[in-house]
Amino acid sequence: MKAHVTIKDLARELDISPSTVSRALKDHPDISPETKEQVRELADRWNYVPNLLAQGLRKSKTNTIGVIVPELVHFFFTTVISGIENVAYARGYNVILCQSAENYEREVIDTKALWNSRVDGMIVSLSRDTTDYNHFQELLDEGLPMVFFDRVTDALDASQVVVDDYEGAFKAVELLISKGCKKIAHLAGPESLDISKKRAQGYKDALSKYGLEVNDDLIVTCEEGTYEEGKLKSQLLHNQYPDIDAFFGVNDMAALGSMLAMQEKKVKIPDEVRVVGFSDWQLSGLIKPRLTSVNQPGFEMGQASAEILIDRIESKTETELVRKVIPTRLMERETT
Amino acid sequence: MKAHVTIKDLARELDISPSTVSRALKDHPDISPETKEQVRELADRWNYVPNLLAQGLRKSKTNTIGVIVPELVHFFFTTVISGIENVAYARGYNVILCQSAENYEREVIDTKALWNSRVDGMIVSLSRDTTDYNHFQELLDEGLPMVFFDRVTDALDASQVVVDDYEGAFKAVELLISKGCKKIAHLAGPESLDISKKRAQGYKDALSKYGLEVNDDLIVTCEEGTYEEGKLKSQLLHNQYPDIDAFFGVNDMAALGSMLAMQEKKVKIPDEVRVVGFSDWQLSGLIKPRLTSVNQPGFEMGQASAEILIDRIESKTETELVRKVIPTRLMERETT
DNA sequence: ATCGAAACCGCAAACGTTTGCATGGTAACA
DNA sequence: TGTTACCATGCAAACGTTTGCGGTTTCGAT
Repeated sequence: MKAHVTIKDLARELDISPSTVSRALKDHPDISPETKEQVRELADRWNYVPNLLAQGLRKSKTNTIGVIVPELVHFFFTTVISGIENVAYARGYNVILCQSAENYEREVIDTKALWNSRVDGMIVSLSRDTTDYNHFQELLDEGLPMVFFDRVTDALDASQVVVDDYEGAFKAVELLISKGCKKIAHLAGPESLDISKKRAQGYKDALSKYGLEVNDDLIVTCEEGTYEEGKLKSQLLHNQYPDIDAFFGVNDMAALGSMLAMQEKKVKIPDEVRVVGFSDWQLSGLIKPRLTSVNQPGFEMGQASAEILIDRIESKTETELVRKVIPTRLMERETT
Repeated sequence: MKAHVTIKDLARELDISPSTVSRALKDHPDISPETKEQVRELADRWNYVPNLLAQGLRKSKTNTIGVIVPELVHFFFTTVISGIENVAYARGYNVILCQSAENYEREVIDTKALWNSRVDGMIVSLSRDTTDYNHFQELLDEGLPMVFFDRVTDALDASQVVVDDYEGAFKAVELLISKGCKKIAHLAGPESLDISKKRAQGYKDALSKYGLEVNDDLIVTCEEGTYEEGKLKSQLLHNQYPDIDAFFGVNDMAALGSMLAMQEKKVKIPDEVRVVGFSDWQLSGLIKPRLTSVNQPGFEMGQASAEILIDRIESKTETELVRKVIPTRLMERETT
């Protein structure tokens, strides 16, 4: 690692022109094998690495992809990011990361900042507050490749990487029913998110399939996604319907809230009340009793998102969108 | 958000030269107030934003800082990153992020990749495996500004942002002693890390101060940092010395391992054995009983690191190093 | 009327790469 | 020997900015 070597340096040393060096390095047919060999040898020895700024300026391409996630502190998102980085670095791209903090205005700002940084494409998971998608639509109109994952919307014509939220929820509730639960409550997510709706639908359909009544009173929305909120809502619900025998949370935080609420009320888990979460965050396996949850393979989702995005960036031809659904796995643990 | 506007576009529209536009935008004294006003108005209306690639190429500055952390999945590191982004974006810098995965080779690769991306500076927390610092030394020799946080080393002449590990550990053990604990075990961190040594020293000195014997048998090293490892080591320790009445973990994962081990042995926490961790990860407040831990203010550490780094980047003059120590706070919860 | 000096502004080169086009050379052909 | 063809290479412009230097006005002072 020494000061950066340029094409000009190589050219001067070999007494040829920079153009020839450039072409030699990219194996252009115009260049003789001998020259190519010389150039390659010296480039190697001198540790030449192309200046991305210059390259980007010339080709108006930055080899950088922008990522916007709601928050980094969630296990799920960090694993997705690892997945993204995994393929991005392998394919020669840098990643620049933004957190919207579940905030619409921040999301708009981040979007603009990435656009102004001339990223070649973006991978996004929507903030909870977002109901207007114009900031993304404008970029799509400009032809910027974009991939949405997990928190997606059908309002935008962009590629998506998701898990089958409906099926995951369905299976989770099915498990509860198979354990004999009859009165299953659902701590739902904010209605602005598609995933909330799909998980709620899976919950309802599972109940219907097994002849259980769908009672809207048993579905409460958790706006903020904290465990305190889940706890509070669970308490209220359980006060009103003491015969509830299971909680299905839209995510693990909500489910954790239910657990805490029941523990405070001295209700035994899983004997009296069973609990299932969604996402399988790291903490699921650590808390007592260990939480049953629907696993979302974040790393794979990140990999898939990056693959799709970079494919799209690099092939000007096929503009068709991809919608990739990654399977979930129900992780059965002690709360069921 | 429309296609990018350049200085040339503005110049053409106003029928002046690009140089004038450039100078007007940076309030150069050579330009008349009227011209400046016109330029600014149009730039504003047309939503001009400078092309960072061109700017970077010209000034050989990328306005990007590189960050290397061991792993993203830890609450502590994600909050540090939020802190870094907070000030970086405010001061006009992008952040590019790498995970060393606690792996020396990966760390070297990441370091080179960042260097090749021409970052203006780096913020680093060392991987657990790293004992050779040459890859960093070379960059320091090239004059690249660097700041290390948390996982630092005195072998490098670079700025540091740390918490007072020694004092944090000391206070934690002091708390245990004040609760009447006499036989306190320590799950230590890998010896390659300075923080491990400092925390262990704080532990020892606290014992000494209160007249308790320092027994090296009660100190075991946890290399991997998983809770399984902490659990195993705690079990072995407790088998050998059943009269242990407290565990002090080098981090929360180790402490959690102790808790799980004790729970399996039906040893009551905090009645028979007390536990204290270090870092105050998110999970500390969620598990049962809630874990007492030494809080490390990650966000502030991130902010401080970024401030120091950017100050250093922007002032060519003062090359002196900074060493910032952020205070810890002992979060007393149910395990004590 | 002339001069000098501000006050404003443009030219052109530079940062490191890429690429269309032109150029030199050489070998093969008539 | 002259023409053609091709191979290997170089020239120069371009991407968008910045900046040293020099050029043109304008204006007040002599």
